[in-house]
Order: sequence, then structure tokens, then C-alpha cells
Amino acid sequence: MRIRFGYVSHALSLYEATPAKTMTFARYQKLDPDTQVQELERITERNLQNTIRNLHFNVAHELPLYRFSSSIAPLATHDEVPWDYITPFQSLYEEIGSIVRRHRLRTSFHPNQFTLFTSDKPHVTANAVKDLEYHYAMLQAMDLHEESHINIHVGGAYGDKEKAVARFHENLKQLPEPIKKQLTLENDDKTYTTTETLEVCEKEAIPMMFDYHHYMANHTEEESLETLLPRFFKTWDHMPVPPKIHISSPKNEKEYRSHAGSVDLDFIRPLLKELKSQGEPVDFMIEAKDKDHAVLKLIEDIAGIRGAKRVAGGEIEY
DNA sequence: ACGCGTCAAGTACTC
DNA sequence: GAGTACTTGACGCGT
Repeated sequence: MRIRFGYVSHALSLYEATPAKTMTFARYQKLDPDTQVQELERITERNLQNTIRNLHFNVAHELPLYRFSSSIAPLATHDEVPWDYITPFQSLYEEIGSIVRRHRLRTSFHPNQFTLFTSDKPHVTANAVKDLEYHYAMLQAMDLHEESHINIHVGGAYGDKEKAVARFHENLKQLPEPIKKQLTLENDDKTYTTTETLEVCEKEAIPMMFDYHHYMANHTEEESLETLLPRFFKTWDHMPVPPKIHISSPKNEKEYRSHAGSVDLDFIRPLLKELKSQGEPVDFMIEAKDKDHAVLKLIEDIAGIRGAKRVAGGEIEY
């Protein structure tokens, strides 16, 4: 089995490299109207430049996976802040796309928890569509809109999961088809278990994003890795990329669902064992507080397991 | 330099 | 119905 690795948005080793510098609406309103858009543009340009710096970090460390920040363009989907977050930065978006293609990186977006399709309130669904259109527009500007995935959760339960899932399928029709093609759906740590998420994925032909930490926090006795993983793999059949798994470990017993700074090798051992027996290549997106530090450490830890061998900076054969 | 409250958005829970 | 927690990083403000 081959495992490739990556981290979320910001390599902390780099000096002042956040790709998520932001501006709140409250702050925006306090600005002189003449400088409002100028300020948004200044922040966005910096976020795109920092995205490029982070991609160079990936290339130098041979880490094939990278998740773009969702906060590249502040207030991009805010009703009262209509501004063009694409055209002024076209060449920066293109540069990002060309780095990604040249080095065969695998990139993605992960919009926040407000982007969901289970709500019974029409404006919530409308906002979800708008938010996904924002992410997709950036991918288009990078010319990565046919390869990069946008990952979201199923959503809320509202006291009746069956009805909520029915609404998910209904509301999802409002999402333009090209955007829907780039979606992945992730099992969450409180509401939708892996099986429930798989059912939605299978119905919609959407690949599933398996989060192992969420699985550990939210699964039933019937849900064994042994039975779930083949079904999870199947949602990625006919995809040009391997199934992707989110990896993190609990902060502590009491705050089990919170992410720890690094990834505890013992916590993910059962997953590694099961993946090894499946034998298929997989990609690991590491979601630890220490970001790049945690990835590089985990790679060394896994490479230290008997039978495992590092074949690149961010790639292990096991 | 450092700590603390705030932030556009939603849901779940308590009262 | 109103209020708070959840949860993330970044930011502005007060000290």
C-alpha cells in the first residue's frame, strides 16, 4: 500500500505565511468607503501569494496533498459586499494552478460547517450554493475545477435524520452540476456516521471523505473498519485519484473530539493495519494543530514501522 | 509583548 | 423565543 501525505492550508514553519488573513464585516463597515475594496484586495493578494509560498513548501518537502484555505478572499459571499475577488488576481490564480499541475499536487477545499444542504430554511441552502460557487470560481481561475475536490459535511439532523437526508437530496438539486461533480462528503463526529454518509454518497455518486477521528468519535457497533473501508473505497472507483482519509487524534480523553497538536501513531494503528490488508493506495490529509510539523513527524513515525519504507519526502510504501 | 473579546454565516441544547 | 456552546484562526484593542 502506498500512502501520500499533506496538511491544511498553512505550513507553520514558514514566516508569516497565513493564506487566511481576513476582515470581518464589522471592521469593513468602519472603513472609509473609498478604501474598503482596496483593503479587501490587499488582503486577498497577500493570501494568494502566501498560498503560493505554502505550495512551494509542499514541493520542497515532496508533500503531494494541500488543502487551500477557504478564507482567501474575505467577505466574498457577503450580500452587502459585492466585489470582484477573481479578475484582479487572475495571474496569481493561474500561477497557483500551474504549480499544482507541474508538480502533480492534489489540492482541495473544505468550506466550513455553515455550508450544508439539510436545512429546511431556503436561505441556508441558497447561502450554501453561493459559498460553493465562490470556491468553484477560484478553482476555475486556477483551472483546477475539474480535478480539485470541495469537501463538505451532510449537515444537521433537526431531530429527524431521515427527513433531513431527504431534504439534502432535494436541496442539492439547486447546486449546478459542474460544482456537484467536485463534491466529496465527510462523516462527522456527532451526527452522520460513516454508514449514513456512505448511503448519501452512493445515492448521489459522490466520493466519500473518510475521517478516522470522526469515525472513532461517532460509530455504532455494526460499523467495523473491515466492512466500512471496502464500501468507502468503492465510492472512489473510476476516480483518477486514490481515496482520501482525514487523519487526526484526540486532544485528550475529556476533549475527545478536539484535535491534538500531533497525530498519535497508536491511535491510527488499527486503521493502518486494516488499510494494509486492503492493499490499495490512499492519501492522508493530516488535520493536526501543529500542521506541517505534525505531518513530517507522523511520516517518520509510520516509516519506522516494520515493513514500511519512505519512498519520498511525503510518501510511504507499507 | 501578551491576553482577551469579537467575528457573516448554523445547529443543538437549555430554559 | 432567547441565550449559550460548539469551534477556528485571525484581529483589534487594552494593558
